[in-house]
Amino acid sequence: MNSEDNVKNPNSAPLDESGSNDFIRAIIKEDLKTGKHQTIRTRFPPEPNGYLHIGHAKSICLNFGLAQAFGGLCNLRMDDTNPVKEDIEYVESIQEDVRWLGFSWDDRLFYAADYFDQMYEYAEQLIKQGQAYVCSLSREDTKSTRGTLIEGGQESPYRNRPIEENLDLFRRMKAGEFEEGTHVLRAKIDMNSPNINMRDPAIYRIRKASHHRTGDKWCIYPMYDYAHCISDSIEGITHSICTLEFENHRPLYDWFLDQLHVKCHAQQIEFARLNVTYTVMSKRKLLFLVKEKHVRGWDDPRMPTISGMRRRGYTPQAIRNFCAKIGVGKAETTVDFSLLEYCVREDLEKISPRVMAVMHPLKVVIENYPEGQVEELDAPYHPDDPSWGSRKVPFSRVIYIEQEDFMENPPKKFFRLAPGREVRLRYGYFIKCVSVVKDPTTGAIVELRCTYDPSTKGGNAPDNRRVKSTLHWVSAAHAISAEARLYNQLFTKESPDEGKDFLSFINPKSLEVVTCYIEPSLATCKVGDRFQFERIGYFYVDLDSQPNHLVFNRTITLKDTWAKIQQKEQTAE
RNA sequence: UACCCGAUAGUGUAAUUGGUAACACAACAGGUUUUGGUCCUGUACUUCGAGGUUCAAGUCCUCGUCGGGUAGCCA
Repeated sequence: MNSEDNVKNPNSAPLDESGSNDFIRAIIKEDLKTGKHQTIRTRFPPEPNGYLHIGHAKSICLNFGLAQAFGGLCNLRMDDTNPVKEDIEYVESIQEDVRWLGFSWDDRLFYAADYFDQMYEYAEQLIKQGQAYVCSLSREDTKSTRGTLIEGGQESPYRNRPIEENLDLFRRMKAGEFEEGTHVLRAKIDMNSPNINMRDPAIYRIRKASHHRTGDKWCIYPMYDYAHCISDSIEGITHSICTLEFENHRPLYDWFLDQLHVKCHAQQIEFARLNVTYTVMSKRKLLFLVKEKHVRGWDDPRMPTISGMRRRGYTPQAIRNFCAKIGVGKAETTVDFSLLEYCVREDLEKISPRVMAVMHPLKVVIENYPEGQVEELDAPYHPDDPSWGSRKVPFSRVIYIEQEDFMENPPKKFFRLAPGREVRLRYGYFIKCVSVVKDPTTGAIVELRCTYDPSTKGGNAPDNRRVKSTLHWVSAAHAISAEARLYNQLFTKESPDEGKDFLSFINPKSLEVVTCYIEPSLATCKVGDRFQFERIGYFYVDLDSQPNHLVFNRTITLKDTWAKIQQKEQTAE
């Protein structure tokens, strides 16, 4: 749309300012431009039969984002037409997750179940129009007469039942006179259609199950294809956005609404669902991981669920940025997990105060530091922004550093501490390693003996001599011990969905629990706080934390150039 | 073997709708740095194939190739 159009039509909906220009936005822009719609209405319609995951986040950001961008509205709708699979637990978690992601449906929380009366009326209308009939074939016979992908089906012997008989039977289905599986209401379309969805699909089936919302009012429940288009129509949806597997269902979506002569008939638009490397996305597989206790629950930080990512410490902003970056298309694709990681780091980098903690402690005794002496060193919360303020960090004779920051026989590219080498302690002093203490039986390094240079307090040498690295540390006498949960990929294979047994690709090292030492300033931190532990990663205070037992989830590591160098050297050998 | 859909750097997505193929991530190289972080600079790598229309094709047409979806009384 050019500026001239804006001048001509100053009251048109605001233009999309998200910067993206995918095929769905193109359709909407065109619809607004041609006047097909004055405003748009979308909806996010999950079935409450599981927890939302990152793939749903894509759909949420799309539907709510579109509404925002074009000045329309987006509804939240529970697509709850199958009581045997659905549960109130999921209804609640879905709302929590959408809200947390940063989207608001105001008073527009809807349930397909709330439209059951209208749907029933419409069904009688179809029967009266001669476009639906009660079929009394068994499940098996229905299947065997449907035909195959390459051959048409056969018409049901019940297909030409008189309208009055259909009406009577359907009403008695509703009244609960028949057992499950004995009858079904079918649309009368075309048993020879090349599109199997059009071969007299079921509209209503008998389910003597109580529904989380309508209780025992109904014993017949509408099928998805029938319920979804009607729900959209009732809510005034203009663009009904769904995933690719519903493409073949679109003719049926349109057929129902055409036969029912409804006023509102949305355009169904399909987009490719999200896949991400090193994870699985199907609700069935996620449910399996939970049920078989491969993870601790739906909100286990290793899960790609929204609740899992939340608990891990991902931010809503990071997930929204990710969804904006991956775009929308019709090609089935798999996004690199590293893009998600990038978005998480990008946001966390901006909002996390820096503090110090040691995951795998190595004791260091500073021989020339006076016994009993303690200094409070000033340490800023952000290296480049003084407005974040600072805190005091105690320094004393015995400290802990990270085990991997010392090597007895360092390779050329190792810049950290080694025998005879001098390094800087962050915001502290320069120290030099003078000897290594080993366990006499195992030979393991248990302690380092170092000396410090008192003139380097704060981290600078008066003679301007340089060190090759800066280490994080905590004072042994002042550190608080805490639990750290170090997460890695749940799967070792880039595409765990490939092949039959995705469980065989579960990463046995997806969680490492350690007792770490954190600086004393962290004593007062609260559940939900975020920090960058310098040189390690971003951490999130888990809800398992107790006053005397803090638990930190490692949200994500910092980018680790050294690890990359090591890997390269190893593979080169 | 029926119908539907898709294919642009390694990955994902753009290209004023027929007019110089680009952005982000990843990779690689360098610079800055009291985080091997951040930040900055640079390098390498792209239109599935064959025809056709056109002054001009990633874009339009034809035929292929490859990939995905579809035979629930699931959604």
